[in-house]
Amino acid sequence: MLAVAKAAKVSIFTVSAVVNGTSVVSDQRRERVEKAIRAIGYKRNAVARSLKTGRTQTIGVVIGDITNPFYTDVVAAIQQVLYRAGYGVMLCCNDRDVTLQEDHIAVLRDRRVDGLIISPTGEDTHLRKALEQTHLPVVLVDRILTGFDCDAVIIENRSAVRSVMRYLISLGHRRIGFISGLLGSFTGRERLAGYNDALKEAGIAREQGLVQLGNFRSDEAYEATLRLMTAAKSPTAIISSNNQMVIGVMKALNHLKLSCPEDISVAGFDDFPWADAFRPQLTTIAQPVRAIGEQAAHLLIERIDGRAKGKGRKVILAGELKVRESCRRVIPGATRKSRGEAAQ
Amino acid sequence: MLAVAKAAKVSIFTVSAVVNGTSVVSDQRRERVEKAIRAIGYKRNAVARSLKTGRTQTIGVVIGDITNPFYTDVVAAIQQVLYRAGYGVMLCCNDRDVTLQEDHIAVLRDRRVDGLIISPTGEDTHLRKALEQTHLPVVLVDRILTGFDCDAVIIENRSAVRSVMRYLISLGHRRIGFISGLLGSFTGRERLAGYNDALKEAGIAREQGLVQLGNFRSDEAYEATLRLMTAAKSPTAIISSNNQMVIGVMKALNHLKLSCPEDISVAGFDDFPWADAFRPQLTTIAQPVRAIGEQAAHLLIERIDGRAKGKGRKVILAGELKVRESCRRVIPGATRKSRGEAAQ
DNA sequence: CTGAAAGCGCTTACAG
DNA sequence: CTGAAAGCGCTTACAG
Repeated sequence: MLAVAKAAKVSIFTVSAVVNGTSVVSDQRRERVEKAIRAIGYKRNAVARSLKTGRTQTIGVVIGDITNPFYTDVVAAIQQVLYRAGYGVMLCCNDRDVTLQEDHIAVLRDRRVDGLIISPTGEDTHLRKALEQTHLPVVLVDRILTGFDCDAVIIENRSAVRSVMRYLISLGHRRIGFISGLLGSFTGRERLAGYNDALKEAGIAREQGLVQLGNFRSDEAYEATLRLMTAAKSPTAIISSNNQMVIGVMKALNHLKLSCPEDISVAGFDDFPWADAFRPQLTTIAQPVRAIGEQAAHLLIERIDGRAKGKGRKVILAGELKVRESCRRVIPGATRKSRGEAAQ
Repeated sequence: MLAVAKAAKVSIFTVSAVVNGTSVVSDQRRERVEKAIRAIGYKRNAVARSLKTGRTQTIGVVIGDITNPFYTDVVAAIQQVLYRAGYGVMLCCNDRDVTLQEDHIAVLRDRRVDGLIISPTGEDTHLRKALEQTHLPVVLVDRILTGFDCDAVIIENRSAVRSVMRYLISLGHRRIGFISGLLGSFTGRERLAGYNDALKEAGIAREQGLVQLGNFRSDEAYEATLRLMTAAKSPTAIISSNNQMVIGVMKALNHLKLSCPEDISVAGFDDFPWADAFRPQLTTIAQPVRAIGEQAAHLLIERIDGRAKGKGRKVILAGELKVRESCRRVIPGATRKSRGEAAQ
């Protein structure tokens, strides 16, 4: 800027005025400045600007796993809105590692991002402290944090699972296996609660063995499915608590030479582009991923702009059951079509 | 920092020294400083630091589509390496829009990122200029740029496609449909070239109608497959030039009530987690996504550190054919199993 | 081991 | 419409 000012024989103020359009500049001076800018190849320095203005025009986005279509769909929507509003995105993935998550929050805070959108991992207490220390506007995605008041956009996990459950029950299923997510997580607990709700509602007794602990990843779901399907009394249907675990379920089924939906019905949580291209076309609960991302971005921008003040706002969105072909009708009371396992 | 210095009754230099460990500080003063830091809740300001040092410790990563598992797998690997080396990542997605891509490059340059990793979209000339103007170390992923010397990591697209082609030909296929990517792109052209290479090598005549122009997206591939399979002489196998187009292929096949591999063989490019969980388990060319990302990150870091100087280094990785179950053996010369379409 | 001071490249009242 | 100058929060020779 100084160099430009000298070359154009104007003050540094004038250069700033033409670069940013913050002040009226006479045509001749403007032209001199523009020529100097081209000649020198001057490019504004956003770092210096940030130091002065106290704003970086960047938002920190913290997610569990960039490899999971749920997150990437949400992030895509977030970025679109944010970019249009003049923000950049620093993306941090923590692989559901709590320590890494806190690292990232600290780094983002040091870098003076203008706000945080986070889909949190792990226990509330720790995270709450980390978030409080940033003194940054934050919007939570996918879950809320007890004792921490801020904007959030979540979905109705409980009723979503209830709706798949009702669907399966309406197809005659009574023994429904459930592969949970991490029960330390909000979504993990809520989804399991929805399962239990539906059982109660239908007057079906809970059965220990039918609920298998998963970790939202494919490998555990694989093992869980094996356990489920080799047990003495196996289920006629399985619900997976997220998209990645469905992979494990299907692989385990392949391994056992069980086919879906003939031998076993499967329903998932989260939709993804491949879900209705291959077989079986997966019946699943689609989360409104675009809306989640857009809302999160809007909430944050309004906070930063000061258009929104006071108490945290909660946006609660609904999942949508996509009935495809991975669940079949079954005669209530019948056990799974035998495959020579009757001896068990 | 000033506040801390005053509270601890030391100079600002001393505070800097204990925060960064850049200089030895006597124990008592160190303790005074640390106490003051806690009391005040001081957090270092990375923006100010960057202005002074001229380094932001952030890398710009520019990709086409965050929704595509190929990119996300690569980005995941990039981030892991970069994070360990103390860098953050500003991720920019352009949806294969050239203008947006240039916008992003400009923004990243203004923000003074220390380097750029980009998987480029569009024509060379424009992009080359945009990149040159940044005066930043850049590493290209997925393609090279004529006339622009820099580090790059690419894969052998041509021989990769040749290997699927050989495989299909060995299964007896002679009429092989090819759904290309954008021919304006390096990978699009190379993959098509591999197809033609293999045809020539096997002494099979090229046939216009068997090559369909795609755009790397699912929708075009859907249409292309429809055209391919409703033509008078339809192929016995289809190759898709990337992962997303396979979705379109499978959907079109579903629509036509054609099943794979019984009625038609399908092979893809890019592997993804769902490819071997659902049916048909997809035969595809897996790109070494982790290696691509890791190498790209390493190349860039070495450049920034000054450990690497001079001419751009090219890392060329090989794709790997994953034979699964979506291609079947066929009697050479036979046309596709008729489905009452003989009248055509 | 420690401090005073310059300077990174901007923005922005203040004064003209 | 224009400029001189302070200051954002750091780092880092330089001097002691």
